[in-house]
Amino acid sequence: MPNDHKMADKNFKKPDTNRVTMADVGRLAGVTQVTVSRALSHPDKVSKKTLHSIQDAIAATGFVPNAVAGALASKRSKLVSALIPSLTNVVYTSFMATFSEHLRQNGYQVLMSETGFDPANEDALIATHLSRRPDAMLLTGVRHSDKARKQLQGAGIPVVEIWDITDIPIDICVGFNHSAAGRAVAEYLNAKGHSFAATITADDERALRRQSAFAERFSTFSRTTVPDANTGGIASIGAGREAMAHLIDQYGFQSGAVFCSSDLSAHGAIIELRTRGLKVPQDVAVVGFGDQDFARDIDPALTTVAVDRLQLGHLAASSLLDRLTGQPTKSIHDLGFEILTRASA
Amino acid sequence: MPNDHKMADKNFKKPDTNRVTMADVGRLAGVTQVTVSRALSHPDKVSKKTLHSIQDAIAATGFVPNAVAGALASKRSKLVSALIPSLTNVVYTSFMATFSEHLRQNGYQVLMSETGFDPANEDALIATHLSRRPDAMLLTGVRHSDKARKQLQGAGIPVVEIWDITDIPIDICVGFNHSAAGRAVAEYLNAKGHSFAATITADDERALRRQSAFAERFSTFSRTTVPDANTGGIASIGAGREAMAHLIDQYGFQSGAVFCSSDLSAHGAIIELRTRGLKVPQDVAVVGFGDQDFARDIDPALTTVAVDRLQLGHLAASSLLDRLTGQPTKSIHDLGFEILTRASA
DNA sequence: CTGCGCAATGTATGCGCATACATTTTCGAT
DNA sequence: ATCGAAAATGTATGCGCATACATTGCGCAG
Repeated sequence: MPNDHKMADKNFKKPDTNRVTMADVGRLAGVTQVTVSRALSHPDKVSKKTLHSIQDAIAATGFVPNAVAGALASKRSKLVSALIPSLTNVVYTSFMATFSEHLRQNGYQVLMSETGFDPANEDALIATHLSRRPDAMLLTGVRHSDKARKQLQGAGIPVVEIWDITDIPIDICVGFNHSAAGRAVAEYLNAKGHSFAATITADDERALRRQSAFAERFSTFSRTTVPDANTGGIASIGAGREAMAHLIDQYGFQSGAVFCSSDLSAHGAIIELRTRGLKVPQDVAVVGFGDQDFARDIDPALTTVAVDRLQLGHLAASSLLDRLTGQPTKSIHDLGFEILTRASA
Repeated sequence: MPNDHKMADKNFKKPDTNRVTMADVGRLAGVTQVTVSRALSHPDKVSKKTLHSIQDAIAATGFVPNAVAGALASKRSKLVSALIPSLTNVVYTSFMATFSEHLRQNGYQVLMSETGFDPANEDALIATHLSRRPDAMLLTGVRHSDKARKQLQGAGIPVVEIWDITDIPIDICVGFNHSAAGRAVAEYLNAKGHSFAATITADDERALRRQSAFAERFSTFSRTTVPDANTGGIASIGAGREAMAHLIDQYGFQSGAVFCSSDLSAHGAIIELRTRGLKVPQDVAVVGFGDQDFARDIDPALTTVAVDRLQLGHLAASSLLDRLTGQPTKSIHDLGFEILTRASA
């Protein structure tokens, strides 16, 4: 085993790359390419004896099947492509972990890209992804351009949209009603006796929908308007602190309740409040969104809106798999949500 | 058992899927397939006029190139596969965001999977990924099984290993010396006058290396041993709290310094300490690792070890691209690290 | 022992594109 | 107007595999 990891500055993968093919394996095992193919995909269709010699030949040659050729021939790529807004947001990645795992157990790989919450970017990515001929596709949200819908329709593959629901999904959607969630939080805080409320919201279409539903409903209880501090791009602890500071400094917000579009910004809001000597929840109550893992671990523990993300991942994966195996599937899955009462509100 | 190929009515992608091909586009534009191919990959080799009619035909048909066929024919997949330990850990995903973006701008897509810190899983994933014939591969860490190394060697593609360095990379490595980081923190805390220290460490090979280097060095300053609380699997705020509680309850740790393997567990440790009425850093100083975005935003702001993750992402991507274009590239990149002094230690 | 059925394997073919090479067209210089 | 080179396009081929179909071998009922 010499360490010749030198690899000179020659170009890769053009002329040579002595790749082993099924034909090579077959030659060594004394059978033809097609028998090797069968040995791999339908082992029961091959005699014990040849199966063995093929396996030996595979081990001896280090053969790795060429899925590209397989996909071209079979028209099934065993790829599922997924577009999520952000790779760095745990809300999406934890979903992806479940989703990928479920699909992987069924022989699929997931090709994932982040759209950065940008619809134009999404359109471009859809085209790129479709060129790989995925067997199915996952999109985040239910707002997509006409172009996107057309492309997807033309591809003729199952599509699942997550994190939101609509009456007219492209194919399948799995999520919940964001407006309803916003209203539910408004009712919750009203029931707790709050008469002043503010919101901290990120620039995310779904978050904005929750916020506006919240504000609308809350203002029917209290005659005051509901100020909003937009955190701009993506929610984070830092953005939450800044937004909370803004609410305090600009609106004199010192008591009442704050509904944040993310547990992260809620956490930041709490830190800012405590740093300024305000008590949570006595002075200001804070409600987050997402029930991220840390929500129960911070001080005070965070009251938040929970969605069953495990279920979301499973449903998204299994409804795609149902489609792929030709089984009937519901096309709209409403997961609902739940307000988890903890110490912060 | 026999003939079951009668897929249900709504089955996808078997017989039909009237996909448009380059030949179809060509027919409509009055040229042959090869001219369409050229129009897409070498537009300058095609006359203005035909280029135009081809573009029209593409628009009219909604043609989406089949990258699978392209890859098979050209032996270049324009895919880079990446294996990271965890999809939900921002440390890795923020790297991936940079890395992917850089590659995407050069026409590559990234196929990403998580290994879950499990070497056996990594081996299996390498094989699966290689079957897609990626043009390059990214691995996390520098410890890989012989089988993995052999497979990669056989694939004949550029490989970059990140987050760590070694004298004998498979091909390229970009990272820093974890033992040196551990020692540096020990020296930092010693210089601050601490004579007691503990560690909170996750089950991650690199974290363990930092921890043991820290403990070894610190014990040369103070004759006491350095207790460690292992958080088990993956670092989180909750795990950090538990670990800190363990240190306090089991070791009576009430003063000194704690070196955590992640900013997350450090954050958890701080919460636990404050909940118990202990002051940070007066009673217990806390040092994190990773300089995650929230490190500066929590209270007290977290002293931590920073690595230039942006640089890491860029270097990993660009050294692969250099290899792919046949340019000479350094094979070992030591990024170093920096201790960011903030309020917590 | 014949013949039928099924198991085991082989033959032929093409998926959609890139690429080497061949052919035609264009056009400037003469 | 003529020739030749470059530009523009076409022809031929195969990447490595899956799949329909053809063929062989073999056991067993009759």
